[in-house]
Amino acid sequence: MSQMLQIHDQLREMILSLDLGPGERLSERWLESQFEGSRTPIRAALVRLESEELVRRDGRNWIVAPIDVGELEALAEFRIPLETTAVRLACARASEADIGGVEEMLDTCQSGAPREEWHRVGTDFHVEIARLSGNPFIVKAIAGAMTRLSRARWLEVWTEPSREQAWREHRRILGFIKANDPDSAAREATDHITDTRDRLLRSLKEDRRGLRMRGFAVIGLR
Amino acid sequence: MSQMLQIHDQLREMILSLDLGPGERLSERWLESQFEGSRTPIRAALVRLESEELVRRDGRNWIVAPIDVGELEALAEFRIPLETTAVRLACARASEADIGGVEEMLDTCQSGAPREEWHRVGTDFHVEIARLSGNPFIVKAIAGAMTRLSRARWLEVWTEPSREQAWREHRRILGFIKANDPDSAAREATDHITDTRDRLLRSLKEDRRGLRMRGFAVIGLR
DNA sequence: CGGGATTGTTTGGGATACCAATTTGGGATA
DNA sequence: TATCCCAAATTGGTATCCCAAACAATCCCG
Repeated sequence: MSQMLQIHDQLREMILSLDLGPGERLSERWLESQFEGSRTPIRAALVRLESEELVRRDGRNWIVAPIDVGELEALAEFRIPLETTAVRLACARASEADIGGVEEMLDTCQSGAPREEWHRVGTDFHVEIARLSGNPFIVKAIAGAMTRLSRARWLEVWTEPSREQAWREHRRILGFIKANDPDSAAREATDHITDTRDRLLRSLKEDRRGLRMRGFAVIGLR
Repeated sequence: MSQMLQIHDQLREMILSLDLGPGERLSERWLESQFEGSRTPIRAALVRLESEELVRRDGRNWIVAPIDVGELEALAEFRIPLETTAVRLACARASEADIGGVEEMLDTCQSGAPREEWHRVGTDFHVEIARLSGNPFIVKAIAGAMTRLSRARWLEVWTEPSREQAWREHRRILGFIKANDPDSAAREATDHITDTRDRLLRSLKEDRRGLRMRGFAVIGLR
């Protein structure tokens, strides 16, 4: 794989895992020393990450994109029509085997699993459901939305009741797809998205001080 | 503005206007001479265009993204839930002035207007409606979808009846938004999207030979 | 005359050099 | 001591350089 893609993936991981704080400045020279590559591939990776809106320009400088809490409502509003469409199409198109694959993924999350696992599966579930729709545009849009939610979701998986609630909701959605009941699946999906939004907003309000203390830029919290 | 953005915008325009044929190879050295800049900003522009899926890698080479007719169905399927949501939200949120602005835009397209004008307005209408929804994610998704449709749409605006049909449908959608009738607006939007899809597929089938003759890569036509 | 190895050319990936602009730190001065 | 100003360092933007891989044309041998 090209060096640029390696740097892109590593940097992406550092940003999404909050190793690099939201709002933190990224100097090309610092990245150069971090990744032991020259500025050429680093700049390519930054341009790429900019298009995913994980980094952003601040004047001439690069910064890690801040977490914009104001986006959470709009994001839910965006996800609802897409994910309801996705589950309906999944009912019509997904094979038993496809659904089984997603079930297995959910099963890997036992109570004792590490937070990272819950976080990953919670994101991937939605992308995999989108994939069952067979529509690549829906997949891409959902994947992008989940990426934008990803960093805020660390707060959700922090508490056990919260993540197990989400897990149960995922199960129910999948159950209705399996039972070929598109209306119920769509209703569950809608409820899940609004529930998640509310859980996240509550967590963020509670944890805002903690985030600020860690130097994270969190904007748009009303 | 930075040179990279200038190159990006120019190249984007050349691709969308079909000055550069779909599937055409882009060598960095050729672009270097075209834009009289060095490879550094050119490569940044290419990385950026790649994320918009207007250029693509073909092995180590860059090519203009082919027109994938197979995408047209998936694109319509993707747009319907988003645009119905957009018009519903527009009914709830758009001001008289906002709606008036879109009306004016439609009015600029008189019968004698050049094809470029019809093409531009036909794209912008959908983006502007999305903007009335107040949801930036919907705007971006619709804008992306319209970009992907853009090149195929040159065929639609080619014939007068076709573009006037689309224009009437746009009028009707906007009328229902103005009348604050979300259900009818959503129904019109759905019909318009499926109609457009069918018109495009028909035009492409008829014109396929012509496109091939111009050396355009058009793939996925069933 | 045909096929395959070989060599020369072109390409993109990466590194580095240079420049202009911005930031910064320190020292002189009021 | 506070403030202002200038020099030096740092930064991102661009140009250029080098290299390895891909491709093509050519030449040699059967």
